[in-house]
Amino acid sequence: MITIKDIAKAANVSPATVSRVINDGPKVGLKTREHVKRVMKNMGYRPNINARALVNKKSTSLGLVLAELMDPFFATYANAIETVARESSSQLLMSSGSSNAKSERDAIETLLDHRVKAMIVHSKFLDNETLIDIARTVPGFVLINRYIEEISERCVWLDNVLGGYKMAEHVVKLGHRKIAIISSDFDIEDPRDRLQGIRNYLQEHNIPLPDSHIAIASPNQQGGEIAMRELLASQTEFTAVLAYNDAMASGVMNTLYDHNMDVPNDVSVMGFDDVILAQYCRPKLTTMHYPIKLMASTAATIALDLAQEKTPAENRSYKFVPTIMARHSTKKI
Amino acid sequence: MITIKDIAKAANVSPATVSRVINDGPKVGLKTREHVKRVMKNMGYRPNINARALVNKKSTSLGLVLAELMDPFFATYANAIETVARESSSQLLMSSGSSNAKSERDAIETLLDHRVKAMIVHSKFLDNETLIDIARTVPGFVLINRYIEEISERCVWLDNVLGGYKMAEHVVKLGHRKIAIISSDFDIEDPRDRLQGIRNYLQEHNIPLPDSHIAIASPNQQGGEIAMRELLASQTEFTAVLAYNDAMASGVMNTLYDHNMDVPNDVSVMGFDDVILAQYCRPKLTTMHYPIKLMASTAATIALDLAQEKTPAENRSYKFVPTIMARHSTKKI
DNA sequence: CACTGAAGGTTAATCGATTAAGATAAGACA
DNA sequence: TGTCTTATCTTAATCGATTAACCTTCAGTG
Repeated sequence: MITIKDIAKAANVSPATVSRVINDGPKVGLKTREHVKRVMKNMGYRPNINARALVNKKSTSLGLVLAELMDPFFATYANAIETVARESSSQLLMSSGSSNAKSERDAIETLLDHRVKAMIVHSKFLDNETLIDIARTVPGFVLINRYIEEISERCVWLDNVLGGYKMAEHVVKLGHRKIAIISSDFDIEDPRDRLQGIRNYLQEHNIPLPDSHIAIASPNQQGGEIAMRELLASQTEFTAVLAYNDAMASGVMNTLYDHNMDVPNDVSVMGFDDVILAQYCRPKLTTMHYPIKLMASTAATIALDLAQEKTPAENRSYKFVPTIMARHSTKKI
Repeated sequence: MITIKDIAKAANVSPATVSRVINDGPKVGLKTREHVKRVMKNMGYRPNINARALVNKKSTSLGLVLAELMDPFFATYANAIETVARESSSQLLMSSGSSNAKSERDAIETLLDHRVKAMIVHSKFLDNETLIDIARTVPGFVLINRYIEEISERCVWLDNVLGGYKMAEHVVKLGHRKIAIISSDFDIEDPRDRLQGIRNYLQEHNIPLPDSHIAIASPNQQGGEIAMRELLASQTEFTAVLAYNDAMASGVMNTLYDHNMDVPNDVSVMGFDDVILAQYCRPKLTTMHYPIKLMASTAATIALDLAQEKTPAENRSYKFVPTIMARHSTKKI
């Protein structure tokens, strides 16, 4: 491997000068600069990233902690963040598969070990204090899908309450009054928030939502099937089903078909997230569009900015709102 | 940050000794070893990865180059590889989004800059020579989804010809004789190989496959819809459709429904890959199971082994074969 | 008792960059 | 002409680990 000294020797200057040329530093004359550049190109010089990171106490890579890469939802995140990273020529250091507080912590610590210059974290298990602590020591620390007031300027999150509200609004405006809910048994805030939003809207419009109309299961297709079967078994009456996410909605539709009910003619079904699956369903799923890409690139950009010590916009918060993506699984009653 | 010198001072030994304790090196007595370990734990020491990588000329991370993270196919890869990486406590350095020879090359070079200890690459654009060259300089270099004879012991690949063969066999054994093919317009070997496999089987059994029965489009759902519409428009007769992948198969089914044809009663449809989508389709898709997870962890393991200079099993090749995943989109005629 | 050799440590060089501090030369100005 | 700037470079210290080479002990041996 060719080092900065080799270049220095070949160009008849000192290593310091070469370093300054590389980093567009001062104290180098135009001729020398050009000359050194030429030599570097000729010899195919590539700086040793580790040596650099050592003296700068900071690597050039961007850390990412996600729950589950196989989930298309997170894959979209990773993809968008990778794009921003590449544009700013930083590499992505990834840690997926965090499924509890310990593994989340480990993932973050490893990234700290690597002295990543910025870090985007999806954390559902660590408590606020821990995260606030980390934020204090890592300038480029950003949270996605979570809001913590004390570090609001580092949070990129979705208004799930509003999402639930809009879902309810959509089906109610289509004339539905008997509404069933399929929620997630995952113990995080999202399902609670969405449900709260739904409740808010229905209450405002005096539409009842008895507990018997709410079924809970794991947030995947199978969960959707199971939950729907429960509702049918208890002879619950409904003309619209609001599912926690698209996968569950897809399961709901399967079960409805199996019971000879047509979507959307007999029952309207709504999902949430608008992952690619929503377009692959039949009928194509009406769902809440989750602006994942936008949020991801926002997060990456903020993280990179913060890392450069650009003081964060005071008290700014990066709240995003979901929008209705009307397709073919909902219909006027 | 706490360094090895701090530990040395606190433990009343030299940095060299501390280093030996960290790396389980020789020349340290049991008492000293335990003592130093205790001090390290107490002070919460974490080694500086960059300093390490600098002197060892090798980082502890594992590089991964993929085409497209949003594709569930690749997401599965990334996920499985990340799992193996974590088990061997190496971090994943990712580069996705390579869509041509230059970006592939760039991605690889960046990983080289980071001195990754091993590297798993999905490359469809770089030519054999380039890849062989890289393999020569990087011990832990492994290719997935590609076979190059000269470096066969670093290739983890799927027998696509056999895959096509088995697809044809499956529908023919179900009684189908009029078979249509939906292939991909992507200029890589996979579609050619699969088609060749299909041809081989049909020829062996004297079943004709006129060109008019082959439609080509982009390898996604929309492509499947378009290709299927073409076949229908030209009044091609068929009772079974073999699609290049699951996404195309899903598109095929959509178009068939739109034309009031039932799957599998009127037409049998087969996909390839067995991505999660295949289970979300309705009817659930009969497809060729691509052992992605297995292949990914194999690749990661080999890469890590090779990186440790374990001499590769001579002439060993890591060929995998796809298997039939019979679900509900195919039926006896 | 002097000598050998292993066991257990230490010292100091090294990896490849960055950068503060010092050196030199060229031009400006009185 | 002598002095002061300024611009341009060089020297050498530094980041935090690893490791070859060297230095002590001390038990064992003839």
